[in-house]
Amino acid sequence: MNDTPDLSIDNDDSVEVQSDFIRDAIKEDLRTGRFTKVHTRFPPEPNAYLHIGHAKAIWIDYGIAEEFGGKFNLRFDDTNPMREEQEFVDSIIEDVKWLGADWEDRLFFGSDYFEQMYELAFVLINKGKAYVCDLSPEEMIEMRGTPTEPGIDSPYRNRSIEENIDLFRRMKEGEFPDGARTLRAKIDMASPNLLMRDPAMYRIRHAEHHRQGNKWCIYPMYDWAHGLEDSIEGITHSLCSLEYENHRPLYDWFLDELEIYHPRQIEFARLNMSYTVMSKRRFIELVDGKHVDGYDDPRLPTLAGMRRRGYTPKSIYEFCKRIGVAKTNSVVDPAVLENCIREDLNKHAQRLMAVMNPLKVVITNYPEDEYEELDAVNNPEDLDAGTRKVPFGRELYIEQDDFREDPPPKYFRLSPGREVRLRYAYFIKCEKVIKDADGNIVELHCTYDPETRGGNAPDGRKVKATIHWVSAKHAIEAETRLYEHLFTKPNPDDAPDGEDYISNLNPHSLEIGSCFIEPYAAETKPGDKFQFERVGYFCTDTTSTPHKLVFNRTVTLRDTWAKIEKSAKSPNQFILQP
RNA sequence: UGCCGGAUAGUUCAACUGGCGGAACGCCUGACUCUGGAUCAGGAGGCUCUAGGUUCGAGCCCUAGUCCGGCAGCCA
Repeated sequence: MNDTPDLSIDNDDSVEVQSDFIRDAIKEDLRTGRFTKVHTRFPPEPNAYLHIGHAKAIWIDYGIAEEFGGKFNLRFDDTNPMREEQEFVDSIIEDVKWLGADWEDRLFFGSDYFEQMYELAFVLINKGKAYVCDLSPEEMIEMRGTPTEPGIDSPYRNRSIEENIDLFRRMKEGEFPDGARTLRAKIDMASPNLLMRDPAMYRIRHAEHHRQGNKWCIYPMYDWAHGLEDSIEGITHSLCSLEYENHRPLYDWFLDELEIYHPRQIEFARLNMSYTVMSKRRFIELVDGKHVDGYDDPRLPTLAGMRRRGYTPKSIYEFCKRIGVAKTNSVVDPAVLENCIREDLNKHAQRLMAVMNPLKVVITNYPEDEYEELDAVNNPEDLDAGTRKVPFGRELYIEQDDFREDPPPKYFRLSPGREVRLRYAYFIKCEKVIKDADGNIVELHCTYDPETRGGNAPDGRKVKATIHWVSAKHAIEAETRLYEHLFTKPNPDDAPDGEDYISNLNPHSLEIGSCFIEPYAAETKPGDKFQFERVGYFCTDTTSTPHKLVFNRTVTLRDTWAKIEKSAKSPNQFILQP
């Protein structure tokens, strides 16, 4: 889109309607009158932490409701007492709220509808469309058949309506042990869709529910519960991921047989990203195996981890917008995500100077024990952010990478005899390289030009590079945590025989180090976001204290020089024939 | 070997429903710059999975294939 006016800062106010196959379908539904409004829901099961894949779903659900002037519900699909916990309810609420999806006063729990679901089950029983089955789980599996062979009718399939009513009541009353009986829908044991072969609607579980306590001992299955939840809440479009495609006929069957309000289910592809994993099971394995530091480890694609890493809700929404919505199974390059966060932080992050790998510089013609304060711009993308004072003195630290004794071609930074600018300070020229007994460079002797204070030369001479620095006396030492991809391969499952994805863990996914940072950083609080100039974007970690500052690297800056240097080293030369 | 989906640039998506295949990210060039950042300008990159068919005209419709994904929990 090249005609976007550059003047509009952030046009967050105008809710621009995106375009994809789901929105197209909704427009069509509105046009034909199948629905007269839009009402969506995000229905997580409270059994895990949310990850970036859920953010995609949330953006689709919430974004669509917002764009069409409709409503959005947050609903916990808590129909299985064995797997669900309050801890996850809390973390999910926190994450959805953080993302900015607003459910207003519509926070619901599927389990709150258990009574209605129970009553509705009798409608089906009375129609002869549901029956109590005494088959064991093993027998039921056996009689279900296979994709190529039809199943066999349960011997309990033709129980009388009266007996079914009686038995189902007694199931609820707790007369039978776990697994003894189920309530099943009577559909078609020969259906090519396995899900239609008399699926279970209720199972017996004498278990305590995180919300309902011991009130129930029968619990509804997903297929029975979900459509009812949608119907009860007046959902118009029940959006879910592709693996539920085969469930749609069943979703529709229940609602049709019940003759109640009937939302439309539409499925989309879930998000996959390269160089990471995206499942609850693997998060558990990585945490339990101490490969990461917890569910909010900044290397994990959990929303808690991304928040700690320094990602903003806005950048995540932008990411979701860019990857779009389709039915194709796809794998997104994390570079897209990185680009989104760079774009957001570039506009809003406070700039600071921090030196990661210090090399001492002595300004030999600068007076000893004398200091001064220079003005530095807080954010060149946002002049309203103002300026700050940065202390300068005779002894400084610069980045080791910013000096080369023997500079390669196109290297513009400091080298013997060459002049560069210290950002917001002075031009300096390297006069002498000091080495230790082993020949390692330990210190640089430079001279500065007092006329260039602030960074400009009155005589108009130019330098080809500007480097960052800190005053050795004033700098604060802080811990840095530099992150890379969690895995070394785009597809972590691409492992040698006998190995699994764990073998593809990147040993350098976390490098703990330290830096010298200008004193302005002293007051930082967890969650603060900065650009360390010429280095990358950093976020103050949750564990950071004034006594020990800790910064997570959210993402590096783009590094064109690294590319130049890399391509110069690569032997990939072509000789063209004349 | 049954059923349901899917296949368009390196990647993720578009293509006003049958009318000259575009964008973003990535990549390459250049301009500008007190961040080798940002910004701006330009460029390379496609037998639209294959083979037939319908049509004046097919990425789109039809037929037959190929490849990929999902489905045989009393999980969601």
